[in-house]
Amino acid sequence: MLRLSKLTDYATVILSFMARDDTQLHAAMEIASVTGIALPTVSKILKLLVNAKLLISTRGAKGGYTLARAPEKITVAAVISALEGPIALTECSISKQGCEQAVGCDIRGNWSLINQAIHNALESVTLADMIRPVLSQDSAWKQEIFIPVASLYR
Amino acid sequence: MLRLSKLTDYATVILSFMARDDTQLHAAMEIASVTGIALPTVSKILKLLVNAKLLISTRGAKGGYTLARAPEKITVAAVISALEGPIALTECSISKQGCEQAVGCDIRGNWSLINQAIHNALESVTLADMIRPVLSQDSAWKQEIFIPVASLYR
DNA sequence: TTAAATAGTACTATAATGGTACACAATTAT
DNA sequence: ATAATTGTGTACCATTATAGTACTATTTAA
Repeated sequence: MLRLSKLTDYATVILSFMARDDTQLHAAMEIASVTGIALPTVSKILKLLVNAKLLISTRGAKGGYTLARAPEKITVAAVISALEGPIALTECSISKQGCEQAVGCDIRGNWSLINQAIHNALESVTLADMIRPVLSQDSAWKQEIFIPVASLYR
Repeated sequence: MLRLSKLTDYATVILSFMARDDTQLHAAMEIASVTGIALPTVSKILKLLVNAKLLISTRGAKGGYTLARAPEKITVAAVISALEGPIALTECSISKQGCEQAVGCDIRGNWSLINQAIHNALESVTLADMIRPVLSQDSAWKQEIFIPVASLYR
């Protein structure tokens, strides 16, 4: 199913809430009650996002979290990486180890191209895009994004 | 990590072996010994691929498996779907259920666009592409494939 | 009729995931 | 100062998914 973990899903929900609401600081508890996600889980996610430099935390009373940069500067790829580590479909694409199949390893190069393509797709979507209303068919400035899956030369 | 299951990985190895070798019929045991994947596991995968109509099986002595169509006609997307079900990053993109977050559900439409983009990327790569040697920089007929992530209008 | 092969079902061990709890650190307000 | 509030870090547990195995039934060629 090419699954994304629930935590990652939650993360996008949390981040888009924060992107939508200007109030600079959001406490974990506030986020939990707004999104309906359990507080401990929210905290866990927020911590990961801070580590990944996507959020900035302020401790103490009146503390909370803010976006580290403008929503336009936060990509979906970055969010996924923050929660799940490097984006790659196959083990081989990360560690050069373990690629010990008798045949088949000639495929790896091509997998990495596919990975790249997907990464680009994810890189090209930002938080700002996510919080836009869905697809107005007004295509004045509809502009394709080029993903070179094409390096797989067909 | 946007993980693909090992079985799916194995499946691509198996399929590309079959695509590379013309011998029409391949017994499960042959495939197992060539690829180094345990026989029961190979069988399991082959069965799934047959169900998905990617392979044709012949039973009885001298039986075995063949590709159901030319390698050019078998997409990576189809392989993934066969092993893991529909390609979708979030639960919501499949079942319309369970999308009960207080906020955040306005994102779903945009997720489905991303899903679509990735699906297209996967759809555009075939078995024939996978078994090609990796990336000759000869770009004579290098030809980009357009993926409308752009519907996310930036 | 027998041997060789796939088909199907059920089962088990391991690992990943999601979620929780609790002690600690920092900051603000009183 | 002290208490209240809020984030940090670590450790833990339950559930689920995954990978792999075993066994039996079915089909077909020789």
